[in-house]
Amino acid sequence: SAGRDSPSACGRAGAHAPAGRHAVTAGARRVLPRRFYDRPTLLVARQLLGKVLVHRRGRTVTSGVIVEVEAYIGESDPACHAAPGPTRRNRPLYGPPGFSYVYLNYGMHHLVNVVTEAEGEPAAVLIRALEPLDGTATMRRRRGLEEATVDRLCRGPGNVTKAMGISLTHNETDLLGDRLYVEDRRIAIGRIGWSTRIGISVGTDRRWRAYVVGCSSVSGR
DNA sequence: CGTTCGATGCACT
DNA sequence: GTGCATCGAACGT
Repeated sequence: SAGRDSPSACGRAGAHAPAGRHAVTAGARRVLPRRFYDRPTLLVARQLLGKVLVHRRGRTVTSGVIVEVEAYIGESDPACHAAPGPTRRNRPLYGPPGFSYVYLNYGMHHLVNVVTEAEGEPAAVLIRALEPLDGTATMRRRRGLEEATVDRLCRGPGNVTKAMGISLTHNETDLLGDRLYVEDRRIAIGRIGWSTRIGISVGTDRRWRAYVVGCSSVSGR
């Protein structure tokens, strides 16, 4: 049984954290420090699995365990938005670590990244899937999925932002603030797998997608 | 099961 | 004007 101090996501059978429990308790909030992001991107990507992404809008809190990510690293990575060099859109990638990079994709989906590595080194980790924790009722309303199972709410990067209420207004947000951040928690997760990144036509030689094996919240079967 | 395809906005060349 | 770090419905086996 998963107690309050030993939550688990996609780990062992029957060890799911109860929905609706408050992930943020007054005075006990621990946010990942700047130095967490100021490291090699693949390491950050790997260690983000099992951490908790939180968005607060007024008193409405939505959160979920990160279970799938992708790394985009430098101008030499053809799939990274920094590949053409600095532009208006990719400016956050060149900024300091621990900030968000949100952009509009295919004209209708917002995708959220966390910027990594030192300022001037363009790199980020895309959040592709969460196992919902708090605010699942809010997520259902935002997704328009009142009947669906919880593991569908934040499956896929476009669905993550829709369920979490993240949009372009969250671009270049300091993740060490109190609006959008990643909690420094150690949620028990299953084995970690690595694969090529999804939905790109270049840079497919790099296996820079990390995910929790067997987790039903992970996209792209 | 599988694959295809339309929606939809805008940064970039 | 072109091309997306997508999603889900609609088709074909």
